[in-house]
Amino acid sequence: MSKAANQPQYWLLKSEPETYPIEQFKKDKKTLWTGVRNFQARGFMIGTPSTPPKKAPAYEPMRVGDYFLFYHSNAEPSACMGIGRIEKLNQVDPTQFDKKSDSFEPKATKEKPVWFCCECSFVEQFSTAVSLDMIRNEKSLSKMLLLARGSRLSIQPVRQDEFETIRKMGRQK
DNA sequence: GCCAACGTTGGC
DNA sequence: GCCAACGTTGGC
Repeated sequence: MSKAANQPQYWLLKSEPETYPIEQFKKDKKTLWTGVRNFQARGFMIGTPSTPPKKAPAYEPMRVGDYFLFYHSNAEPSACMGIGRIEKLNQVDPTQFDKKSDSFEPKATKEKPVWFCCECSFVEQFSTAVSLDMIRNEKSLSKMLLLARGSRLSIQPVRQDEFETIRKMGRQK
């Protein structure tokens, strides 16, 4: 609880390359991280802990200035592709109003949106994609949530040392 | 508030 | 495409 409020925290955000690849993120420079439909992940992006329907572990929400690993899931291979930065919290996710979107939410109204997201900016793309295998083979990363069995959360907190280790691996040629 | 049924995620 | 693990829903 003594953590300095201005010190960035670190995250891992999953995106499927078929839906939103890092190349697109690089082009866009900024994007809304839309389509997340999980209460714990929503809580992270709203920026204040919200109460999930079931008991969930205590967590620190995102803050502006936090950094994240951009992870390609369902990819060949699945891998950390680069880094982004959290720019805005608690943004209304527009895809919930789009009937044609997979993320459409019939219960949502403009007055009472259900889903929120964050705005992120592109920071860098790694010269080397840091694959799941590489992560598994690095002992100091063995505690990562990503490696926990059945870990499906699409937004996960990452320790600073884990973030820095993966960044170093990604910058290697 | 329990829990079975159902839907989704994501590695393989 | 399979399927284990997990999250959400809804009946009671």
